[in-house]
Amino acid sequence: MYREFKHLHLPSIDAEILQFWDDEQIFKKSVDQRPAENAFVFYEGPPSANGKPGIHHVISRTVKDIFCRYQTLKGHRVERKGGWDTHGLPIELQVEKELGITKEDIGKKITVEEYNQACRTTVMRFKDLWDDITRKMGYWVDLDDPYITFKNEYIESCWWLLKRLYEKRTANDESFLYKGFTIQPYSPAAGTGLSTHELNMPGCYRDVTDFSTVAMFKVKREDKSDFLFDANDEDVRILAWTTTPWTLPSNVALTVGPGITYAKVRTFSPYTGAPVSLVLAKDRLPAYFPEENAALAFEDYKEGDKNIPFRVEKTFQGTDLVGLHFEQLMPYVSSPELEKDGFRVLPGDWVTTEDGTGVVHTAPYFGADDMRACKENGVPMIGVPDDKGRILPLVDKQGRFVPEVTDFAGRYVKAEYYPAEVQAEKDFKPTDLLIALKLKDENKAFRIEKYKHSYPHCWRTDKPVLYYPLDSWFIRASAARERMAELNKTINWKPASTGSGRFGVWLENLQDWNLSRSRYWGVPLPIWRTEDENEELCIGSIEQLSQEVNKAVAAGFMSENPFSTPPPTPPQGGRGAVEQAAERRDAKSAVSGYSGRPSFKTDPERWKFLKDYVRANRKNPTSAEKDMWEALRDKQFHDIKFRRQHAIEDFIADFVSLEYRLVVEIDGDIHDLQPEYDKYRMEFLEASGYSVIRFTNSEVQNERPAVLKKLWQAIQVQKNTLAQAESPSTAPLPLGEGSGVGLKTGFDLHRPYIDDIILVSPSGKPMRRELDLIDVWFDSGSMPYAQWHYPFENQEKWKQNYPADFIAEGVDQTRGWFYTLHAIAVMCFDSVAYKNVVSNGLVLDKNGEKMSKSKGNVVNPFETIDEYGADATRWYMISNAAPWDNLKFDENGIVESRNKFFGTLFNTYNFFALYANLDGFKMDESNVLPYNKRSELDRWIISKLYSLVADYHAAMNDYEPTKACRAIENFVDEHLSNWYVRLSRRRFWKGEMGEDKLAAYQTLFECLMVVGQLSAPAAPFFADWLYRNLTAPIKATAKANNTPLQHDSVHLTDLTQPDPSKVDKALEKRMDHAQRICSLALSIRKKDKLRVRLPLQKILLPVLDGTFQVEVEAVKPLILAEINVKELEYITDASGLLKKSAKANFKTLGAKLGKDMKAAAAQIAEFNNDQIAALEQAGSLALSVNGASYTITPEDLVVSTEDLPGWATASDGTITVALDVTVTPELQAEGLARDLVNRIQNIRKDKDFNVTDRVVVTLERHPAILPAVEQFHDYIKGETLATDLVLADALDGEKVELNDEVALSIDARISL
RNA sequence: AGGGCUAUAGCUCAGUUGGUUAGAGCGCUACACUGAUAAUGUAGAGGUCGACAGUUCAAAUCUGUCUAGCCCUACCA
Repeated sequence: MYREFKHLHLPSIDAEILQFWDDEQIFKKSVDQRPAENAFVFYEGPPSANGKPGIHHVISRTVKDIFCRYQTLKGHRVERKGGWDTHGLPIELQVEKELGITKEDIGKKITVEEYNQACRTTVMRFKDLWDDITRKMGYWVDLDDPYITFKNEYIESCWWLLKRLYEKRTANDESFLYKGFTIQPYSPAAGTGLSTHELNMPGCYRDVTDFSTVAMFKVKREDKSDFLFDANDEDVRILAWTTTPWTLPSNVALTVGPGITYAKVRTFSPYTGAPVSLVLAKDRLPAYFPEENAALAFEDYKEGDKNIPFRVEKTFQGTDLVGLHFEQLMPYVSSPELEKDGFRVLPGDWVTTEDGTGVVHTAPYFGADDMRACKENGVPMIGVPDDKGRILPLVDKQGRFVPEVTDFAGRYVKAEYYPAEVQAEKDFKPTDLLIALKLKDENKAFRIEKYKHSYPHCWRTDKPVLYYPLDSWFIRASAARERMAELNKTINWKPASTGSGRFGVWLENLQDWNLSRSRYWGVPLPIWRTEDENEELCIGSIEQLSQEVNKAVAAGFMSENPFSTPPPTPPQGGRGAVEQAAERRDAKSAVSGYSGRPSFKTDPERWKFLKDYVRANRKNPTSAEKDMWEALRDKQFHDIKFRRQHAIEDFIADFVSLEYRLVVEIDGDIHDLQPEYDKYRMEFLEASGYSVIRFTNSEVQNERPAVLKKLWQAIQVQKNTLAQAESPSTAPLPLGEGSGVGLKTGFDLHRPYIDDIILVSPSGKPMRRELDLIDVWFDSGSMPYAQWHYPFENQEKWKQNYPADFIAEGVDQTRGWFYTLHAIAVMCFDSVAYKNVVSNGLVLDKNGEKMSKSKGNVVNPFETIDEYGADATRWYMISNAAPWDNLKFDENGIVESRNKFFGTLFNTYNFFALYANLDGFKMDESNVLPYNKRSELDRWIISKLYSLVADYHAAMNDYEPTKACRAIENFVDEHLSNWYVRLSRRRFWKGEMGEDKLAAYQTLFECLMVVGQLSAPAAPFFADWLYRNLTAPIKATAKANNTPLQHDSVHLTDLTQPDPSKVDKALEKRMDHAQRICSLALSIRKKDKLRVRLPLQKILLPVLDGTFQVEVEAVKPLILAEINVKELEYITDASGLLKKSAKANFKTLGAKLGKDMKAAAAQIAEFNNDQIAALEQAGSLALSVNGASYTITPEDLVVSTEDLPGWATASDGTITVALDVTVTPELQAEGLARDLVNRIQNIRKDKDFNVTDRVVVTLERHPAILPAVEQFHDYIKGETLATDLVLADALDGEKVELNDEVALSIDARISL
């Protein structure tokens, strides 16, 4: 039997199928059954588990899942190794927030290792939520063995890659990994550089008002500049604007736009009244020189006048200015090199004339563009040399001028860096203003005014940032720019514009990758250097590091080599817990290389830290912990008081009953993370009289009663143990040792431990690690290698899985993961990292607004999936808009998907199951009726089905899931349900099982089966449910015979391949005619209020060409049945009834006629039957338009017929339908008979008779129905399964209205 | 500021290399059907295709400028 269902409830299907997948390991089987040689490689972009999963994660993971499942169905082995991104600033920030500390407190209030531990814990905070959403949404990814970026193995692979870059040389013999400095946002108050991420935090960009200054730079007279001088004593100056006057002492150049037109203006200096000639961009003149002042007489000008006369003397190009020298504006510091190559005019493409003067004041240490311009043009840096000969900027790291800037020495460059009370002083003046005033006094300022602009601030100190030169390690990505762009062109981007635009344009302007981060929680840069920086070493593996440490031990810089110390051994029995612990502590200290720390007491600081930590933890329970707490809180569990997140000396228990000394642990973290530590901790607790009971997340969430039962048993055991003990254990717990939050045994490659490693240089000097961490994006870009711990392990595996065939992430990853994958692959392996990439758009709310917690418009994915089911949610997301378009998420859309697609498919299946069960039909794979023995309708839907299969494959191969889903949707709704099933209904319920009926079942079965397969990638639950229902009755047979339907799950089957032999386009065209003709006929009936049950005599079809008639003839029975008409008659030209009209075919004629098109179209519209016939017969016709003569052919016309006079007609395009609407008494009677059948059927249904029940029908003897009953007696009986049909004068039946005039009583009862 | 995406019916979206009257679904209104029935069908109303200019016989489609929304990048002085 096929299962039948009352209603569609997708969440129940989800649950049923999830259970089945789990029980039968379907995901694993779907991967394992495919050959490894036939791999389709997918890379999972790792999510960070320190944030909760949102609805936007559901869409990106749906996209990934769809293509992985599709390729699996096509026979590929698609392994999907999951992963976790664990490093990075957001995690540091969250830890700091939870602990209530700032970066300054690291190393003071808490140790760096405590901080490190807290990061480890925090990073997996929501892992169980992620696991849960992964499962519930049906995303198949292997989470049993994920890659985790904080693991030593992962870090080691990153190091290996870094070393490869370190050793790789450019054509100029430069290393791909180098130390340099760039201009970066820097917060003097916090003493640290800031990332763009930090600058983009809300509230960081703020409008501030600064003193802007237009300074006058005096041009030196020399050959090149001679053209500027019209008089010998002329004072020619170039104007340059700045919003940061404090950078003016550091000015070394001016930059002009080569293509910009500049002007020399003769005027007077506004502050001193001295005559002067000024150079600035011509476009900027109006900003400084009001038009009306051009007319003022120079002789009349007096110093102090507001309106200053001016004359534009000459104009010239920026290129004319390039190379000119000027006098240093504020000559505090200079050098011979500067005198030679500095203080001159440079060209710069980026110069605009939108504001300022069209000349950019250039101070290389305080502007990235400035630095670039100076480097490109060989302008030396300005500053004070330190003892190593490096040139330091004129502003120190605290943000103050150095002593050499005598007038302003020691002054903070920004007013905000002074304490508030200093700023509040009456005569306080910002340094910017002081500088401006000095320039004014010296006749070097042209204009000083306040200027409001948006400027970034440090999120921690709230003070403005400086752009400041900082040391950093870089990857020389610019050297691989061309190769990256070239290889990028081989990648299939969806959408293409992201690859060529957003990504491609960016690659073309690629800068070196700044790898350095001054942080704690990340992959340490594996470079050690001597203090004099003359010797350095890049480490590429732990083994290499260990060898280097051995040398360092020999040289006496290290006491021992932590990498060669065996891991601590478990304690032997027989000694006290405290002793054991102490011993382990020693071992561990030695291992981790931080010996000598006095941490044998729980000091107050540490205790406070733990308390704060658990307090924070309580606010962020995992959902399993939350569930557990719901069961235990408030003494509701057998009146036992439980505490959660309770610190027991140095350890934190998830839940504890102090009364019964029972600790309850829930494994919320990655299980294998710290097995040694867990063991150690358990022993500790047990030694002090505690018992520990552990549960997993899924136990707590899915098997609560069993969990509580076990817990109760444990309590009983503890009760007895405690009662038997002479006295409850009061032994003091061993005191803490600084690892309560958890530490993996073995050496941890993170800071601070790694920083304790000191190596020895070839010349015997100590080398210390460069303190930087690397950009976390390097972590994620390394995943193709690091996930397999390549090249230290899995070399073969890696080879098979590189590069990826397919990846998908949000479009925001373009310059993130997409880039780092690409960059590392190109630079290290001269390869792409992925061949196809889908970058999906954002998920917005239904009003198109970005979802954010503050707006309260975030959608909870768990609730959505619980309510509508995963499939409806997935289907909606994919079918509604292309993945790369932004999705306006609206729950109504999910409802629509559910009703329209799943509802229709469900109904179709249910229909099939209902009748198949009645007829005892079971699909028999060995006995399938050949298509040529099936009806036109059957062959048509099969043809449509295989057209769908072809379209589907094309779309999926092209990474167009939306097109694929819409094609399926259209097939199911439009063709399968609304045409095939509707027209075939009668075949299923009428008569005995014969060939036609069998054909109907087999056809419908095949359609459902294939549709299930095609939908499986996008709707994995429903598709499997459908497949399993369809195949359950024959599963055993199929397995025995080894036939295609033997598989337990649709996800294990082989996808139906396109098969052109099953597609019959001519048949599809015929059926299209039928559908359109029916639609037209029904619309006539509707217009003339002729019910479909009322048969009509005749339908007329004008025939415009011979093939049309042949085509329609083939589907004639379907048409007649559908519209309830008795005959179909064709009208040809010969009938004389046809009135044709013609329209121009614009497409063909337009090319020929060009601008005469319009006139010709008018002429053609006037054609009559004869003209059209003449053209059709002759095959061509001369047409004269506007004096020109053209030859037109029949293809140039679109011929249609006009209404037939005296007939009810309707037309659609070239098809016209006329209906004979004469209702004869016979037709009337037949119509009534059908009405009667209908009413009787309704009664059967009302009375809940079985579909197969035989009945006796009694009709009231109403005069109106007599002819119908008389003539259609047998018909009525047959249709209603009546054994008897009798008339009675009076009866106790159902009162039924037959039509407006006729009402009568009808009785139907089951015949005995 | 630069780069990119988007803009078509009340809503969500199609619209192939420019070509006749710009389509679909939902929603709304009316009607029909009734052995799929909390299903289905038919019809109607609803559009200056974001704005302006250009190319063309012909533009939702190609080009340019602009506007709005969003994303990424960014101290332009």
